[in-house]
Amino acid sequence: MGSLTEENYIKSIYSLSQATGEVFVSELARKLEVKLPTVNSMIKKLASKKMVAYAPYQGIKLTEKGKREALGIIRKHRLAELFLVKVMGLGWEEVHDIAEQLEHVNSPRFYARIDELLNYPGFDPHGEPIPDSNGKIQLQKRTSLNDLAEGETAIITAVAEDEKSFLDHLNAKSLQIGNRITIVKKELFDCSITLQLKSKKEVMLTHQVAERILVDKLNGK
Amino acid sequence: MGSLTEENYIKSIYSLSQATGEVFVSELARKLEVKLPTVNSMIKKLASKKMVAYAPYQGIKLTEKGKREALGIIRKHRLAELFLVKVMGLGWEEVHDIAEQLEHVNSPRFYARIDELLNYPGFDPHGEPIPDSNGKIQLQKRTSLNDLAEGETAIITAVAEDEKSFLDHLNAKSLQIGNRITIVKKELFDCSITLQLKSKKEVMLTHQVAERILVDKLNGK
DNA sequence: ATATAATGTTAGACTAATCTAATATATTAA
DNA sequence: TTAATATATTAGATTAGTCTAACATTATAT
Ligand SMILES: [Mn+2]
Ligand SMILES: [Mn+2]
Ligand SMILES: [Mn+2]
Ligand SMILES: [Mn+2]
Repeated sequence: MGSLTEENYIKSIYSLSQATGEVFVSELARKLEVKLPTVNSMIKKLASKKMVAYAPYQGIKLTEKGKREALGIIRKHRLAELFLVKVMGLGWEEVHDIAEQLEHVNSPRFYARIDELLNYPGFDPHGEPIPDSNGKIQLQKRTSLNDLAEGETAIITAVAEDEKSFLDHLNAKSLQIGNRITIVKKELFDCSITLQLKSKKEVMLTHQVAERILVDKLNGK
Repeated sequence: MGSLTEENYIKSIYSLSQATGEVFVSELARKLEVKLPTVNSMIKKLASKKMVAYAPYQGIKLTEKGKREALGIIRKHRLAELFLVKVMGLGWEEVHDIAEQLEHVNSPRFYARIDELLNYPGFDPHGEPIPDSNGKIQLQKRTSLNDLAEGETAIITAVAEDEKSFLDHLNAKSLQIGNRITIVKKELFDCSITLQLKSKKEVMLTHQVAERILVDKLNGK
């Protein structure tokens, strides 16, 4: 286990690499809100610790060791979030910032107990998979709400964004993980989408919001 | 709120000052396991932040501001310990080290929720008082088990030591907070003490152990 | 009252994590 | 293919927190 700072770098490299496999110094600097030379020197350190593979002007890649470390931190983050919601009764919109701190707590006992109390959960309150103690994660299809056609029905399975303002927005629209929704209308002009909830209530979402809502199609399959 | 390091200094100054009011640089260095000059420079910083009052070669004294800060950290530590025992089902001997980390979590919401779930508790699993959100602590008499005479009966109300090895020892002797005990014998030679538990079982304790067990006399009053 | 011991301070160095300014490399666009 | 742009690296400085070695002050014990 490295320092808190090292852990945050590793975690960010992991999440940025999920799409592309490789991460650039500038991306990481943007994400961590530090300057390029700061990232440059930290990457050298992480490379010397064999957490990342790096050659100047090439991208950054986590080693197996680095990947294991990343998954361990992500596991703690997501277990913490679910615990905060399920056991402590906090809202899904307020747990991310607390989990950012709890993910650095070093206590196998603490996390084993959380895992046990939650009955070895597979997904966090935002629908993200929780790596098991070996770092294994359950794969899931991630279809965006925008990829549904008018008339299609689906279940909301995850959100691709942790930020409080985004989740507050979903709360205001009564959208939650597990909800069944049907596409009523897709606007050509601004790409906004209107849904119908199980309660028959209709809600309108911008493209930007719909994009971050992930669903499992029901009728299409 | 200062850094994690500053918080640990403030907390240690507070606990060392409980007896005497004033704390010496060397005491603090011993407690924090750092060298004298390290403490010296940190004290200067804390003085510049008005957390402590300090003049060279005099003792260190927390200011009101410093005291408030200390009580806030101690509150979080003790709430965390009780939460870990009562809600998460961990043993009183294993929670201190986790609380050392959780006490630095910055989230009023997290701690307000713990407080609420525990129904605004006054004491932690080791019998230490939990400061309320204004820093107010319930006073308690702290009579050592060694101060009882043969034949006297008392309730164990607290332990003056958080360390796992000590609490493991008490677990092995079936001693817990709330237990009613009676002094059966006090040895003159080695100052050891023999108690009888409610179960009629007798247990022998060394002076060193008995000293750290705090009780509330029943018959004497 | 002075020597000795205990305690505290200063000076200077080191590591981790950050920054700015200057420079280098790679990509893209004329 | 050269110029412009984007991206990355190096050099050198800064702050927090720590250290060792040398020196200073206070307390204690002849
Ligand atoms: Mn999160
Ligand atoms: Mn999440
Ligand atoms: Mn404790
Ligand atoms: Mn305690």
